Amino acid sequence: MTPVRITPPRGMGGKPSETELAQIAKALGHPARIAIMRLLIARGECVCGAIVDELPLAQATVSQHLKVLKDAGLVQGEIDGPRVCYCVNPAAVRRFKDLIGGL
Amino acid sequence: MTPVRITPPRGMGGKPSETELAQIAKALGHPARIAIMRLLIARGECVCGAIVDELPLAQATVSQHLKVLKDAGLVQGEIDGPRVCYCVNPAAVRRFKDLIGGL
DNA sequence: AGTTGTCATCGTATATTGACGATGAACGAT
DNA sequence: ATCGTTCATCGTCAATATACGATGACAACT
Repeated sequence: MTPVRITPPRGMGGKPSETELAQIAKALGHPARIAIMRLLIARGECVCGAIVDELPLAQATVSQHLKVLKDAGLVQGEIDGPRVCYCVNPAAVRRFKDLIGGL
Repeated sequence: MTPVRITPPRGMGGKPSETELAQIAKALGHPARIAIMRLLIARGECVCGAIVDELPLAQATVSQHLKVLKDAGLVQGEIDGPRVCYCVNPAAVRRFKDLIGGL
């Protein structure tokens, strides 16, 4: 998967907040990723395997979705022995809400 | 362009609010569409041509983006003689904020 | 009827996503 | 050192998205 495009179409450098908002929205623009966010929020934190168990998706696919969320700054992953523990980044979520509020 | 996929991946029927949120987020997941939303909000309403004038995109492309936003329920278009006047649908924006709030 | 202006749609080329199996890397336990 | 577990990454395929020119539809005006 590609980390969600950074650059706007052409000369559309437009306000950076436009790109920023679009980028976060894009990261959330998939049901699986919403489900992951919900899971993480409900449980506070979550080992990757636990997420895989909850979703009807292959491990590789979940890993890709997690990468998209991570690249957007929405979640953080911390290595915990052989596993990786994920949690949401509250600051990013707040930032998103602020940007949306400014709509 | 395709009107933003409706159905989740596989058995991921998951909560409909997941799909709904993902769908709106996806519609907003492009800088041009954020720019359009901002324009519409700033001006209250906007004839299509005015939007085209503001963006570095071809008329056909803007029309496509408007269709995506319309399909997501975020904007409404009203025919006004030979033109089409667009405006945001406040209810949809509020709904989006609510769904995000429930994150 | 013909012309003009405005917008949607079609057709199409390229790029990006989404999904998966297979493989690799890192760790803990044997 | 070898093995099993856990997760990321690679390679790949089908599906979707993005962008544009060209064309069509429709209203207003002559």
